Amino acid sequence: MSTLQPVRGTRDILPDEMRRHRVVIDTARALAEQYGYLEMSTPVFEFTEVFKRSLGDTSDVVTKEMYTFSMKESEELTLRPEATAGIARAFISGGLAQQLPLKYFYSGPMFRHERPQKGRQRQFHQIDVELLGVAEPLGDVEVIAIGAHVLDALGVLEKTALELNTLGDPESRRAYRAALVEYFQDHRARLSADSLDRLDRNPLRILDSKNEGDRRVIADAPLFGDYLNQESRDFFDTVKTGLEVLDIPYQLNPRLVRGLDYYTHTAFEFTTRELGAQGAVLAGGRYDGLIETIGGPSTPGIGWAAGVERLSMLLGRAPVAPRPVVVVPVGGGAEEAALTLTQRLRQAGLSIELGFSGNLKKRMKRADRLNARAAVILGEDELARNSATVRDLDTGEQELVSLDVLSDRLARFG
RNA sequence: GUGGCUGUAGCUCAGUUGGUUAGAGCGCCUGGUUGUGGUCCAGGAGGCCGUGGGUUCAAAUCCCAUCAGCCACCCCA
Repeated sequence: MSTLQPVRGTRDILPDEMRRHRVVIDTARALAEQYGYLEMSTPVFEFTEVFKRSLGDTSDVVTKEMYTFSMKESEELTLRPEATAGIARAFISGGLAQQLPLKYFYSGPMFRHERPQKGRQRQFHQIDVELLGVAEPLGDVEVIAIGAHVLDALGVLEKTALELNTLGDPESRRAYRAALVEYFQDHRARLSADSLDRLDRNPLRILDSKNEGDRRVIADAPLFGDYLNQESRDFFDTVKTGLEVLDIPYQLNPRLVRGLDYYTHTAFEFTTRELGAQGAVLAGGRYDGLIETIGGPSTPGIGWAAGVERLSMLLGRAPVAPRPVVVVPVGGGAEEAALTLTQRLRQAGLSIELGFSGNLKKRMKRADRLNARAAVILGEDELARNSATVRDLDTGEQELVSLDVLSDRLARFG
């Protein structure tokens, strides 16, 4: 191991892995566009305030996981830990409220200073879908449907389960939160240290604790369902019905919660058991209060984010590199002819490799290692006849082909 | 951030109670072919045993620290 290591929690993505990433991103982008979600991009860093206000001052991400730096005393900046905040900010900065609804697709690197594990790096990549300006539950259904469609297209849907919950509207939520806090206050003595901490910062999260003692207390805690008003119930019913109509199976998980106040109604997560503790693969929900919270006009929104690394780990077989055709000159006299031929074939749209050195045997060997589909051998004999020998590297068959029809002949190899 | 496991060639791993020149498979290079790859055969290169310190006559092996990966918690995609 060299001492010249990449920074902890970061890694280089070499071509084999990059192809996996690309399959994930390209598949998601293409499907999102099919649903009308257009790709956009925001800066990798923002004023720290953007994340503080959108993620909440007390969230773990903000309190201990952000890469924050300052260039001048007036500029405190942060590498984005997630995408939604930047998109919401762009929505406000650009005065985009006039054009609702807006549908966006996004992909790019995110940064969180967490303790690294498999499927959890400090620089990681997400794909992201956001729907702004739609308050109706059909929006939730569409957004979840895209998620399911992407997972299906990637062949990983059957490795996941969709968990679904509702957080109700602000009124329901406030009532439930108050009841929960009151209940847990009465049972402080039986709660774990972690949960006591959550009680102040993010009481709903206690519901998701894995601690055994906590679980016993939680068993008798008030249920969200009892605090949902009629409107919230109707909203959730419509979402569920929509999913059923689309044959998207889900399981209700009352412990699936989001801590911050601007989250409303639908919360969902596609989870897997194949990635250990990093089970969440694609997750999102409705955030009707977010844009107002960070200073924009009250605008409903819903979206999800998915981890590219996690999805690429679930991908069954790795996509193979494209198979080129290799041009092989024989002897120094053929070098120039090979060079011009290579360029001509490339301009005709073919994937061509031209080795930079070596004799015939070496070049053939290299062609094999490139998983080349065919070799175009160009020597004195061939040149004398204005032709090239085309060798099919899968079958070993070869034939003499006139240079005039060479690109057509090679096109057969796809 | 807390607790734990691990760290030997490019990769996957052996390495006996601390004891001479640290091994294997795969991969890589060369040759067996002067114009033909994959298979086969022969040969070869490549390791400050993660890093730094300590114990010892002697450390890949024991101890400490540090860095990194992994597992669980936390949190989350």
